[in-house]
Amino acid sequence: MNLEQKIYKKLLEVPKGKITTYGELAKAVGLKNGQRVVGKIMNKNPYPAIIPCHRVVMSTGKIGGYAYGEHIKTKMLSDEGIEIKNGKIMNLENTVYRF
DNA sequence: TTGGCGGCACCCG
DNA sequence: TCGGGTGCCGCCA
Repeated sequence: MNLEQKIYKKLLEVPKGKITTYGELAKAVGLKNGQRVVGKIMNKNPYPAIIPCHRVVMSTGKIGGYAYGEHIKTKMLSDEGIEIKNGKIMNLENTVYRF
């Protein structure tokens, strides 16, 4: 199974209303410092319709980037009940999903 | 607080 | 086949 497949599968474990970080997701698939790899994979996302790549944020709580625009990502997250202010997740520790 | 560079899989030439 | 560039980050100075 490809690394990207693993990443997508892991990401699908994140339930609606929860999020994860690039670093955590990277470690979840066996990468120590694979944050950028995850970002790249997300950007190349071949299944944007079924992969909730908007549920992945930076470890600092900032939204991070998004292939279709950061504001779209922000909106989708807020639609799932995640509180965002000034482009940052409010209760990150309470919202992040642990694998 | 802000900036810069490190680290890694994948794509392209 | 091989080398270098790229990318939705993260940590340290």
